[in-house]
Amino acid sequence: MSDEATHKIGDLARMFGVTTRAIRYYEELGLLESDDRDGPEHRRYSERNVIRLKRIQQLKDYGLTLAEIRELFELARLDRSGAAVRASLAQKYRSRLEEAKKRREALDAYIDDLSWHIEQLDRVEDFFGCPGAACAACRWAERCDVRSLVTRGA
Amino acid sequence: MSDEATHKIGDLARMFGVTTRAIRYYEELGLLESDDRDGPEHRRYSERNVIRLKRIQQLKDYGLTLAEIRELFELARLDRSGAAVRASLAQKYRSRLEEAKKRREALDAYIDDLSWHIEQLDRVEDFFGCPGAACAACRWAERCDVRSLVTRGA
DNA sequence: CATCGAATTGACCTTTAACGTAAGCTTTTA
DNA sequence: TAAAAGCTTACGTTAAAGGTCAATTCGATG
Repeated sequence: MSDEATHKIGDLARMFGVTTRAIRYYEELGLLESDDRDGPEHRRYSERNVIRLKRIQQLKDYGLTLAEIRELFELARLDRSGAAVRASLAQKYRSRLEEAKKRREALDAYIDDLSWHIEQLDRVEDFFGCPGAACAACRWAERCDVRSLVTRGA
Repeated sequence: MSDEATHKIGDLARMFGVTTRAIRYYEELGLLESDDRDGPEHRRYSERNVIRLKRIQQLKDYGLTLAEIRELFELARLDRSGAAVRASLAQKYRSRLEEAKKRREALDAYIDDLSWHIEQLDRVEDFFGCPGAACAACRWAERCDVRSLVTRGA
């Protein structure tokens, strides 16, 4: 399978709808390589690197930051190295996993809250006056644990 | 229940372990009120506002940005207003909900990937050589849909 | 009532992310 | 042999959540 460095930076840019600046930036971050150049020659990209750029885009859509993507690539690069390296990587990634899970919990709670708020907003008849237990304002206060935030009926 | 404006800004700062600058910043953003002042008098806070600051901290821990918190408060403030307002708010919040759900999906995918990576890292015996179908590197490539990212066996 | 710590406003500073943009020069290619 | 495309260098941008002066004023206490 031939994999010559045939594409120019502008080609990649057009392929993926990004700017050349972005591509150079990825290189700057160590995310994407162009083939070896001596001086300030024009960059050339092999199919392999085209695919890599595609992968970057994928991961970006996916919600990862460029830093995270770089770490994943690094992980891949060290994939077959010694056990010590892998252990420390695993450790590092476990803590990242914890963080991510925490973020997900917070996000879930947020989604839950938003849903509740929307539900209340949709339920028109609940909103005027303060019919006791069914009063949205009161339930709101209860939910938010901030009784003084909401003015009670009248 | 008495709710006089008795606390000074430094008191709140100490109570919650934040700086006075932060508290003023919250006021600047419309998150927190101090009681009406004429000129540049010292700010005074009633119990109500202490609770409000507590709520802000809660929501921050919770993962929300100050802007999001402000919006939630605004929502609470408009709670009992007319149907038109509520409808438009509901609309707005529905789109926020969509966004949040998307973010959650991305986060889930990320968590899934990370878990997988960690699992592979832990499975020491998979990592040397390329024993065909069980080769972590190859499966990695498959999973990542980037065959050229990982060097095949030998 | 004098004083000194606490508070006030205003203005600019900081950090990170992911590039944008400009300038001036060099490679490639038609 | 030019135009088109690319190169490097380097400063600009936007948003979040305050930090950090600086110069001044409040206000509680001896």
